[in-house]
Amino acid sequence: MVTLAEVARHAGVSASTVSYVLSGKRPISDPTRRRVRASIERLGYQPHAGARALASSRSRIIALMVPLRTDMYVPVMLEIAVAVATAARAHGYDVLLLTGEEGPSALRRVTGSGLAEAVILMDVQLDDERLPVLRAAGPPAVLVGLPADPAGLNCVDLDFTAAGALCVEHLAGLGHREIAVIGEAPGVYARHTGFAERTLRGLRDRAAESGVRLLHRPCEGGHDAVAGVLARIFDERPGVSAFVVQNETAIEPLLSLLRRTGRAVPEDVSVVAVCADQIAAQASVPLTSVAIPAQELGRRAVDRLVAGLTRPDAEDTAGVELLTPALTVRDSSGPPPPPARPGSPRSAAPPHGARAGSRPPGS
Amino acid sequence: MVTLAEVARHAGVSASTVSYVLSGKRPISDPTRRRVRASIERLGYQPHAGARALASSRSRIIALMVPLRTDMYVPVMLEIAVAVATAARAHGYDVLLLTGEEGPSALRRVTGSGLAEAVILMDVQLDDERLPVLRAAGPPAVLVGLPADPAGLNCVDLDFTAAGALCVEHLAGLGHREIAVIGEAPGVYARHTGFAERTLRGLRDRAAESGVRLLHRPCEGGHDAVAGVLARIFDERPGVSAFVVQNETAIEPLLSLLRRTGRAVPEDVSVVAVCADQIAAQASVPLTSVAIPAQELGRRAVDRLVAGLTRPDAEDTAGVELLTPALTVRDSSGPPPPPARPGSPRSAAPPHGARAGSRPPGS
DNA sequence: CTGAAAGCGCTAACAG
DNA sequence: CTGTTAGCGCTTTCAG
Repeated sequence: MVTLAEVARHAGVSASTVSYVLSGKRPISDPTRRRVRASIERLGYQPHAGARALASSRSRIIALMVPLRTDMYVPVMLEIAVAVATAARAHGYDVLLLTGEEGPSALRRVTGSGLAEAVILMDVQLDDERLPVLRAAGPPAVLVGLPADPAGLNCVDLDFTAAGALCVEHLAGLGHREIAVIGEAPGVYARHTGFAERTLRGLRDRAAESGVRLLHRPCEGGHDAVAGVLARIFDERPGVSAFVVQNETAIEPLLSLLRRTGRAVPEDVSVVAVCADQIAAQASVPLTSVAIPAQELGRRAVDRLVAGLTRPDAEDTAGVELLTPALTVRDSSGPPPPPARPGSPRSAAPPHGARAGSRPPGS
Repeated sequence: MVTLAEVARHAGVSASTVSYVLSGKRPISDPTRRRVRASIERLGYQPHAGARALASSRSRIIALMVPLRTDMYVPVMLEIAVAVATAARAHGYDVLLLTGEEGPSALRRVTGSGLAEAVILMDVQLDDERLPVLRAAGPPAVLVGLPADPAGLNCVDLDFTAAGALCVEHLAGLGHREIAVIGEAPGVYARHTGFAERTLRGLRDRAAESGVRLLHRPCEGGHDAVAGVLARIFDERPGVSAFVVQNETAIEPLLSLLRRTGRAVPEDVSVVAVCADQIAAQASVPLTSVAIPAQELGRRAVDRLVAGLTRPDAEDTAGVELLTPALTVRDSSGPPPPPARPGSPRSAAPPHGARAGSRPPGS
C-alpha cells in the first residue's frame, strides 16, 4: 500500500506538506503542489480511511437507517436511500446502511465508535424509540419524517397535512361532497407512523372546512383486502363519489375493482393518490396525485446534515422543514356524476362479484 | 471519549489484555476477563472503528453497490440490500452503500482507501465495466448476477434460465402451445442485463423442446405501453393462450387489459410471472409465479464473501452459485380454452375502446 | 511557505 | 496467562 510518507519522499517534501496539499488547509506554493500532485498520481496514492478517521476524528461517513419492514412506500424508500448516497458523495461523505432492526443500539454503536459522524433516520414514528438517543447530546441527526415532538430535532418531510388538504381541496373544488380515504395498512397507523396520521388530519380538517363528508378506512395491500374495504365503503356511504388513496399496493386493485363494478374513472368516481409520481403516472388510469418527493427529501436531509456538520454553531441548520406538496392533475379526477335517481343505470350496477363483471355502460 | 487505555487502567490490567478480552485471540483468566468486562460496561467503552481499522487493516465494512437507475425490480433491490445489511451484521460487518453512478472508480476508492474490505455488486451486466477492477487482483467481491464471463469471479444469482424453462414447462404441461413473453423494458435488454437474457434463453430452449411457439416482446412499464404490446401480440399471434411476464410494472396493466378485452384469467388465458412473491400474491389475480428469492440472494452473497474473507485460501468459496427457482401455482394458470369456433361467445366479446385495439378472432 | 514531531486508539508481535 | 512496546497512516500543532 502506498502511504503518504512514500508520496512525500517521492516528491521530496515532508509528510505534512502532502497532507496540506490534500486538505488545502494551508497555502502551498504552486510548484510544490504540482510535484506532490504528480507523485500522488504517479504512485496511485490513496489516503487510508481509518488512519484519517483516527487522526482527525472525522470519518466522513453518514449512517442511514432504513426500515426493515417493507410494507409501504418501498420504491420511495429506495429512492430516498439512493438520493442520500448521491448527495452525500457530492459532499465527500459515504453512507453506511443500517436496518431498523437493530434500533437505537445501532445508532449508539456506529456513532460511539466513530464509524459514522452523523445519522439520517427514515420511517420515523410519532414516538420513535430512537429519539432519546438523539436528544441526549446524541450525534448530529436528521429525521426524514416528523415525530410527535420534534423539539430540538432536525427534521425534513413532506407536509403531509397540506398534502391531505390539497387532495380534499381539489376534489371539493370539482364538486365532490362525499369522499372516502383508503389508507395504509392498519399496522402503519397502529405504530403511529407520522405521515399517515398527518395526512389524515389534513384530509379531515379540510373536509370539515369545505363541508365535505369524509370516511377513512385503513387497508391492507392486495386485491382481496381492497375489495373488502371497498364493499364496506359503498355500503356505508353509497354517496361516495371520490377516493383518496394513500397506499401504493391498493391503487391498482382499487382501479380494477371500480372498473369491474361498473364505475368509470373519472366519470363516475374520482381517484386522487398520495404516492410516488412514477406510480401515479403509470397506473392503469393515470392518477391525479400528490407526489412524494423522494429525491428532494434525501437531498435536503443530507444538505442539512452537512450544513450542521460544517458549522455546528449555526442555528438555522436545525428545526423542522416541511416541503410543500404539489398536486398533479392527471386523468383520474373530474366532477362528480349527476345525482343518481331511482331506476338510473348506476344504481343497477352489479354488486361486484362476477369476476370479469358485465361491462360498464360507457358513461 | 473512553479509550482502551482508560479501560485498562480502570481494570488494573494492560491495554493488550483488554484488547484480547475483546478479540478473544488469546486465553484470558476468568477473573481478569470479568473485571475487564465490568470496566468496559461501567465506562461505556466503545472501540474506535478507525483506530481498529488502522491497526488491523481490517475495516469490517462491506461495500454494496446498488443500481442508480430504478427501472426494474425495485422492491427486490431494496429487499436484497436490506438482507445484505442484516446478514453482514450477523457476521460483525457493516455495509457501505454505493450507487452505481460512480461506477468502477467508486470500487477503487472505497477499496483502495481501506474503507471497505470487500464488495457486493448488484445489477450486474453481461459485460460489466466494473469487472476489470475485480479481476485484476481486486478486492474480494461477490456479484449478485451473472456476467457473460464469470471466470475467476464469485457470483450468486437465481438460475433464470431454469426459471424461464420452468414457466414454459408449467404452461406446456397444461396444454398451451403458443406463449407470449412480456419482458423488461427495451433498455434492460439493450444494456445486456444478464438475468433478462438468461430468462429468455430458458424460455426459448424449453419452448423449442416442447414444441411450443414463443413470442417475446420487451415492454416499457405502464398501462399504455402494455396496451400497445398486447395489441401487437394478439395481432401477430391470435392463437396465444398464455403469457409469461417478467416486468413488474407490466403485471397489473396486463391483467387489467385482459379483463377489459373480455379474456378471463385463467379460463381464457394463463399468466405466469417472474417476480417477487409478494407482488405475485397480491396481484388482482393471484399469479402463478417463479419467485425472485431476494433475501436468499442477499444472504448468500454475504455468506460467501465472509467465507472468503475468513479463509482466503479455501477454493470452494469462489465460483458461480445459481439458486434453483421454484414455481408457485396460484390462480392465474390453467389449461387453455378449447379451440374457439366461429360464432362462439368469446369472439363476440365487445371490442371495448380503441385502446386495446380491435379484438382478434379467437384462436 | 515548509518541516519536524507528537499523537489519534488500537493490534500484535515479542517477552516473560 | 499477562505486560511492554512498536507501529498502523494520517493530521495538526509548534517551529522556522
